[in-house]
Amino acid sequence: MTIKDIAKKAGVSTATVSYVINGTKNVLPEKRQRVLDVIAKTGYQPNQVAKSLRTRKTSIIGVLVEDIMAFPTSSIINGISEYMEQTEYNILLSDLRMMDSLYNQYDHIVYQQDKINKAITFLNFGAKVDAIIYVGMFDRDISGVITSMNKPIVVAYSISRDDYVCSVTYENEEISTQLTKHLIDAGHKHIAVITGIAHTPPAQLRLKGIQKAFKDAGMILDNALVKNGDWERRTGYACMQELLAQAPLPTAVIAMNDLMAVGAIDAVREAGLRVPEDVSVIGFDNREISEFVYPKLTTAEIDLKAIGFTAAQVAAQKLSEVGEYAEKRRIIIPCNLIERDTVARLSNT
Amino acid sequence: MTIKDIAKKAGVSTATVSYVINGTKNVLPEKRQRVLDVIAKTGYQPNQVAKSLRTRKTSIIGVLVEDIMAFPTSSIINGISEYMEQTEYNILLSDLRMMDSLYNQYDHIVYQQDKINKAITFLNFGAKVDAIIYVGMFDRDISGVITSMNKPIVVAYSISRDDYVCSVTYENEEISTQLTKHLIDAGHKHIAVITGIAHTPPAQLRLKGIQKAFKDAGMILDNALVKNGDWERRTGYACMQELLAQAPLPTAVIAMNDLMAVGAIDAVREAGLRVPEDVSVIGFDNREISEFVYPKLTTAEIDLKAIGFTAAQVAAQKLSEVGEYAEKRRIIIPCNLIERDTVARLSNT
DNA sequence: GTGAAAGCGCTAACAT
DNA sequence: ATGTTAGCGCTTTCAC
Repeated sequence: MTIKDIAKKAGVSTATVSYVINGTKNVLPEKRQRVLDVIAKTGYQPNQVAKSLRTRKTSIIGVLVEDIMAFPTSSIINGISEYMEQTEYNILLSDLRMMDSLYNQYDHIVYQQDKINKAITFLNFGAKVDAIIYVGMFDRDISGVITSMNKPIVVAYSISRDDYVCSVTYENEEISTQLTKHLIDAGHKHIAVITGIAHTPPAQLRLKGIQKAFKDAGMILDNALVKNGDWERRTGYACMQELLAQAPLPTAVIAMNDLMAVGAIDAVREAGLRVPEDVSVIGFDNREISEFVYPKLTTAEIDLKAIGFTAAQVAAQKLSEVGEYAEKRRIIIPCNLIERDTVARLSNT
Repeated sequence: MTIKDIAKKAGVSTATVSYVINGTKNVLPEKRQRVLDVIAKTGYQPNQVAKSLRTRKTSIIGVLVEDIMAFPTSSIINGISEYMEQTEYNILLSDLRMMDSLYNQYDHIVYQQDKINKAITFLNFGAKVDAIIYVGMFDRDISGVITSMNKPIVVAYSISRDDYVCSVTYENEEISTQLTKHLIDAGHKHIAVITGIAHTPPAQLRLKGIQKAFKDAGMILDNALVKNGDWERRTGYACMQELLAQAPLPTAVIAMNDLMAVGAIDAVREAGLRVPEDVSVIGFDNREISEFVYPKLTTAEIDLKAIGFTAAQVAAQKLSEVGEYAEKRRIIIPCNLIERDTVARLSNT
């Protein structure tokens, strides 16, 4: 079933069929209807590959993910796909499967450069995708990782300073201030912090945000109360143990992610204390676990779906060259405080 | 950069270039090398869309997922994508986004029929994918849901009895027997069961497997000890409360999934009892939560990655018409018992 | 062993 | 307003 068949059945030329399908030219209503009827009756679907060859546009977006098993990836794809549903784009999914080799080496992405180059070259020149969305697995700087391209490329969940890419990330600093303020407002004075790997951007930004809240409240963050973790549950546990061994005991602890927060809760429980009655805990990420854990974790939600949706929107707008994001180089999605059950209000303030 | 440019630079015809790229005909070693050199130097990538139009094969597999946010989906895609990496296939991802409308209506898939038809028709006739992998979000029977096709179609994580599709699912019955036997071997005599929605295939199969273990051990499953849940955490909690209110108290409970198992643990804890000392608990699915919960949940792992990998393999073999799966209609991946910390060995046996 | 050329299904310039 | 037709980049038949 090709456009030729439709043309014959409708008694018109292939050009006319093409015109009615694409709305590219005016066609007499009567002919138009005849074509439409034949299409409906036959269930004809234009061959996209022929169309792509001719128009040099495939209507497909290459989605290159660092690892589909990484926690942010599926939600981001979900957002991309929701946007795609409203448009005519499709997703060609390519998975770099970086998890094994990158595990806990948050800045050694360079070792994968070859694989990335190959994937991008294929998407670009082989598959001829119209644009590429690169989905990072950590919030980090990947400048230089993506080679220059003649097509829109947007990176989601990581940032790149290369001038040919647009980054869609989330906001770290303000939300950290807000998290801290939430604790301060609840009457907490001795607030500890369990950081992620200290030199990484999110750890630095979040710390900055936390410090701002202290400053705003005329308080000062005691260095003895900040412990360096590595984003993993185990170090949340270890840091909390250290904290528990010191005086004065913090009444609240901000872990820079949910995993470490859960580890911290484990340590509190093991010490015979209770969350939140004895120690309040706040996490970050709003991972699935944060709602499953007991008590349910108060945390910051990263709106991953919005990151994906926006990234897709940006790609589409760069393609059409219209829209609020068409010229943007950097978009930052705000986070939300999710209040659950791990923060206690201190009565004796 | 097209095949013409390469031909010109190498001083041969486009046919020859095509022959060396695809290995379709013998080419004089000297010419062959010349072509290869030019390709390497220019970084030429054949235009897949032109190739597809000509050969009527796109080398892309349409992966149609019911919902990428559903718990099995990303792991299954991970498996598919791992297989794809070894071959020359690519993934066109299409998300039906069924979660909202299907939530907890485990057998109302029919309402989505229109969307499914559209997606399949597009993949088939529009995008011209070589094969389709349909990834279900629940383990259920979707016979009739997928329209007849002239291309290989394999469904992963659901089963279809339609003779033009191949299903790749996991094993429910034997593993349930094994889970139960694990408890019996540990000395448990009063074993309760919290089922999923009773009329669903996995609930029935798992119950059958559980009963077999009882029979094998010369024991009998007390009907008063089987409570019907609905797969959600909340009913695991409710069922456990009922169980806790009866005599004799079960020493162990098998929940038909991890979510309900976690709910059951909540109820046990709330009743002032301990897991596993007072009540042992076993789940099913090996979801992320099962390792995060305290104590870590003993459960059955569904090898989702293997399901995806196998589904991709099946699709590829149907395409090439060779391989062990080329003629198969049904493939069942075994599950594994994951021993963690929620089963106690009873000393007084 | 190699090349000329037809043709995959579509779009769009051009002619009418 | 509509039809004719060239051509997108590739593969492959057919002739040499």
